[in-house]
Amino acid sequence: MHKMSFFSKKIINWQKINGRNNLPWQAKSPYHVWISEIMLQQTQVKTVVPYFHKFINSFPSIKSLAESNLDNVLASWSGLGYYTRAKNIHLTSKIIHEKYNGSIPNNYDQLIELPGIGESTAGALLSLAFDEPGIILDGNVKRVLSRVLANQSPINHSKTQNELKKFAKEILPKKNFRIYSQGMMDLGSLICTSLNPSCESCPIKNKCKSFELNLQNSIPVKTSKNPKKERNIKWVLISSKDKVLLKRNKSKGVWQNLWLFPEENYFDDKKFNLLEEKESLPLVTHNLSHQKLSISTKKYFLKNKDRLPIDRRGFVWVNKKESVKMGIPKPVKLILENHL
DNA sequence: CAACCGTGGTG
DNA sequence: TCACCAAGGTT
Repeated sequence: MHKMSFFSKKIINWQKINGRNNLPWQAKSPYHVWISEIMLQQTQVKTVVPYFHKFINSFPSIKSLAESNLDNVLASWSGLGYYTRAKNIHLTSKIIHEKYNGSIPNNYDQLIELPGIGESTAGALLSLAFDEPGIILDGNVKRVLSRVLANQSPINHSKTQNELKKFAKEILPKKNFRIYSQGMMDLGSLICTSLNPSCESCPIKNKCKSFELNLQNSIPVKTSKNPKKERNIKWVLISSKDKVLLKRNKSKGVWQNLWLFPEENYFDDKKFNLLEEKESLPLVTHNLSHQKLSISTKKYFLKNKDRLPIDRRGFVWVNKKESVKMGIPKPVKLILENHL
């Protein structure tokens, strides 16, 4: 097919000169590519880079990761968000270590079975880590493809995604899969941007239907989102000399498995009577992707921490300097840093 | 399958 | 200021 070679040739040639070829996880092992791909889900390169270095420094190999524990993995992930990704990375490292003798499998069916690896990431690993045919359908690529086709149906509908996937298969090259996949993402990130794309610099503008019809600013089409739910949280910061009290979050919702402050309703009057020197901290508002949190925190100081009866399994008294290095979400870190 | 799951940047 | 966006997967 004529159009087949047109797209892949243009993308590959463009990537070699204009693409991103000095990212910290490129030209390294499949392990590095895997960690970067998970971190980059719904997250920008600029945000990921320092976390990537920190993570690889803490866990230089799949073996070291598999032999570590979830608390240490979450400590390295703290602040990056979507913490289930960290849990799945840990789970998958164990599977790779035990079932695949420490090597990431290089076929789609085995990759897609691993926790945290879906269609797009499996395709990314095949192409970026192994230079084999694999299709990435991330936000960048979906935007490029929907614009090339001038596809005006909502991008989040499965019907649309299947149309894009079909087209992606048609234009996949016969070699240079790594450069091609990187090129598709680079094109989406650098040229075919969400807002005000640089169409004049685009290597495939001559075959882009959106460019021809001047539709690039209205494609891809997105359906409106639900309004954020508002939620109030009441935390209690209790410190004693050099230590602070944290509680493991075992609830189902956000920040699962992370360390938080205990909630106010955990304490009955009997326990509250043991607390001393109360102070109300300034209100913290924190926006998640789907919730708006209003966090009010009361601070207490205990002369003798052993006077407070707490469940030893769910709580921990930690050294204040160590507390900020644990697996904690952003607002907890903020409060610890400002008010401890 | 639509909702859920974080955070930082942007216009 | 705030809604939206960014290398998605799971349920």
